[in-house]
Amino acid sequence: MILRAALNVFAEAGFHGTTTKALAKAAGVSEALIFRHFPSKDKLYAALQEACCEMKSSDESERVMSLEPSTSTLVIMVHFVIAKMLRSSKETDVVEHELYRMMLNSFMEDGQFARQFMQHVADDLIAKLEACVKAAEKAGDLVDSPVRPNLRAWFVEHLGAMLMLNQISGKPIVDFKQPKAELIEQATWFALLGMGLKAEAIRRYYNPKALALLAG
Amino acid sequence: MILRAALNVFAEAGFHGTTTKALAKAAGVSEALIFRHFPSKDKLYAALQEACCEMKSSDESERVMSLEPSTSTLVIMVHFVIAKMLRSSKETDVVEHELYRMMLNSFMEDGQFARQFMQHVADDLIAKLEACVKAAEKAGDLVDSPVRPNLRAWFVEHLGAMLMLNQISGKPIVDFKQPKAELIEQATWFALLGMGLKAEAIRRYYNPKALALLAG
DNA sequence: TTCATATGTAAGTATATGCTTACTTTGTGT
DNA sequence: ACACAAAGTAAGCATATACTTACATATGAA
Repeated sequence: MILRAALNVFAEAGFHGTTTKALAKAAGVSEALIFRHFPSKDKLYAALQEACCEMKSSDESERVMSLEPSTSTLVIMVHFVIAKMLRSSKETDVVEHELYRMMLNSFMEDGQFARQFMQHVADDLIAKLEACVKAAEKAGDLVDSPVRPNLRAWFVEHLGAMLMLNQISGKPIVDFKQPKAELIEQATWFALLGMGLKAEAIRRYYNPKALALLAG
Repeated sequence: MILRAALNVFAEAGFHGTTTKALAKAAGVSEALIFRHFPSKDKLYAALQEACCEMKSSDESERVMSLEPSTSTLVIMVHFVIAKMLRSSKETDVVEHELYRMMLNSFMEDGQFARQFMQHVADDLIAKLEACVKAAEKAGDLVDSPVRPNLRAWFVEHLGAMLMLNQISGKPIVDFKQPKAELIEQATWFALLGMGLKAEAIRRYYNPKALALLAG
């Protein structure tokens, strides 16, 4: 499919860095065919972005999202979000990696695509995290913090996103000099503390090794 | 100066989105003159990146960086970092805004420029934040957390960076539905908690309104 | 003055790029 | 078998783009 190949090229080189010739070559077709399917390069790009918004989330995500809101779920989800972002690379999941690059491209443009895409994240992940924060609060696992629950969720997502961006170019921008598994664990700790979870509760609920196996 | 004008254009449109004609127009000179000063568009871009790396930090930064490491300094610095990133926009400080866009562009390329630039951040800001974490630890203001001090510092920087990226396109990607001052306050709370600062210590040391006045 | 050099430009050139045209091949219903 | 639309391409077109050339003007030292 032309769109699939276009994702490759646009994600790698951005809109202006991509030639219609490159698109044709990547798709294994002639340039003319591309213009038979799409009226222009711009429209193809727009169609690609739209297609990206339709994409389904993984089974793993679905499983995590189906858990009941609770302190334990909060811990699992935060670990999951961070691990997903930090493990993302061209090798682990090409499409996801390309999606992230499309997002980054959108940041440099008008942000429209990123905004639309993040709407899904807000509706699913953030809403769920927010519910978990409230559940944890009821369970008495949180310290007193003035930060709104949905902002706590966004801040975790933001941290994960930046950790991902840090390595999106292939070679990390900042080298944390830490094995990836430990980085995930430390970032998760930071995020959970930031959300207001008591250290004692984190120690009680957070078992990174078990979660790593579960996600395997 | 040609480089100053080039920063404008490259930051806005990226390398491939920028034509030599646009560079000439922005600098108010002929295209030919640009090629008299720089052998090629690539070299001009490289020269620009190098010039960006030489740029001095603001007075405000210097003042904050000169404080003694302590819990109080930690609080001030974290607020300062977040506020600086969140307040950054084309209106508040054009050059800084353009620098951020150059960084973001680098993320999409090989990351070389971003890596070099972040080296400064690591040597100054992160080192100082790390020292503050250790001072706060000695003062008994931290809860027990397994996260390495320099990672705590980087995570704060990352959160701030992502909050900035969220609005780099002009219109925010995620709308937090919160006045900017409150957002800064809430993000600072999150960051300080994430670093392991006790809620009680934050309440003791953190006075966002005073800090906002101080920063002007 | 005069020569040399720095600073600048108008008008190109060769190539790349987005897109079109005119044509061929392939599959499908009757 | 035949008509006919869908799927595909080679070759080309107009323009944009990175870069050059050949020339003009200002500045300053001898």
